[in-house]
Amino acid sequence: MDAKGLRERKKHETRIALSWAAIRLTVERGYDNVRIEDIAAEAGVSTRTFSNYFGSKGEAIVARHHDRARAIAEALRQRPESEPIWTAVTEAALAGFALGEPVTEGRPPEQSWVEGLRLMVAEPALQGEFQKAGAAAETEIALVVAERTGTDAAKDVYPRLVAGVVGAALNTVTQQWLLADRPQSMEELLRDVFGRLAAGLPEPR
Amino acid sequence: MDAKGLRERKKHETRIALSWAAIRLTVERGYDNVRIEDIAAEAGVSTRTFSNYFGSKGEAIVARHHDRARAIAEALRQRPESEPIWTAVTEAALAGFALGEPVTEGRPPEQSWVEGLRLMVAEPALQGEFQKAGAAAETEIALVVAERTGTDAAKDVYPRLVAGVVGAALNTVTQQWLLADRPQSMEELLRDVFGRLAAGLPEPR
DNA sequence: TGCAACTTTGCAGATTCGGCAAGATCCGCT
DNA sequence: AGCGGATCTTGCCGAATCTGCAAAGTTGCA
Repeated sequence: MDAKGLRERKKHETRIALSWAAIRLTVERGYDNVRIEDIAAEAGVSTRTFSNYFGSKGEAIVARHHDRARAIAEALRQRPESEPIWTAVTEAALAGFALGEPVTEGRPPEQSWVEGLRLMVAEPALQGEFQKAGAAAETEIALVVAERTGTDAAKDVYPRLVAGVVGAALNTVTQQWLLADRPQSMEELLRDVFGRLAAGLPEPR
Repeated sequence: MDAKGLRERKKHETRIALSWAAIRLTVERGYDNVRIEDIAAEAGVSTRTFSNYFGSKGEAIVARHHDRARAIAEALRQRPESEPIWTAVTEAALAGFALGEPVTEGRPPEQSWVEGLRLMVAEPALQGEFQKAGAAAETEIALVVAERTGTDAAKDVYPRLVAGVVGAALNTVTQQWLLADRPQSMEELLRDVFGRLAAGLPEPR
């Protein structure tokens, strides 16, 4: 994973530091009260370097979300071919979320933090950014699904449709997890949601 | 629909003109060869006025897409309660797309135009914007679905999940329609996709 | 150790964003 | 008609962002 030289490691660390600083400051102060200058300072680099890593504030904030989404795509690629598609997707998502946020590492999230997170994801300027990150992952998921099912991601509707639906499901799960009054288990949520999808989303009784 | 005064009509017209100019120029020259100044000039207003209508170039370009998505949500609201959810959604989508782009009004789209469109939707800077527009519509769709099924869009997963899936389906259909070698009927595409969803997205044989 | 490749950084120019206040236009009511 | 208030447009301006470019500092490898 990190077998490469010092150079790459440092680069990766800078990227994480920048993204992390961007998130933390945004959660604390709110989106428009954070300038790129602040983020760069927090990560100990110049503003110009920030631009070398991310094209915008939003990109930096969403970077971790982006990485996780791609991790899920990668996890899906590793699932055995014989597995039914929905099982594979569910397990891959579980694996992706299991990586855990560096925030959540250890103690449960604090009230004020969750509050800030909610504000952050509600920020209109970031909505598009989150979606874009999801879209990038969907492209990869579509490729994997195409492989598994012997379809063509460029021509057949199926793989892209599945990928899009998976993305929507992940969004919904994340949203629910964040908005629920009482914290729910991610696993429970994922199994519930993908179960419904596999059943054709019947109307709840 | 347009019963309101001259003021509102003009405002609406300006909005359309700006969005339309933004799209046309982008298709012709490419995204970064269009400045807000150009768009404003094309629509006959000042750059400052542009900012009063849209927060960014991307927003202006996506505005029509945005309107159509909301039209679908509105159409869904009008469908009879007794109708099965997937039937209602399919019909609503059909109605929304039937409005037709002002481009397509009349003659079939020209080759160069479609080509430009493809480039435009492929523009990374716009991806997020399109998705954001879709997300806004999804929120409305979730509300309608919640009403129909007696669920709570704020607490239950179901309505948001359905809305997200519908959004994904519309994206996929649009994509397919735009990318297909030979133009396919929108109706055919929509019925195919929603049919698969209702069946739980079984793997194609 | 020494050179090639890569990264960071400061700087400058182009562009965008948003507040503010003046002027123009429209709406509703008398 | 005519008037007052509400709304829209616009120019001006400063803050912030984005990018290319070249110099300076690091790292990888023979």
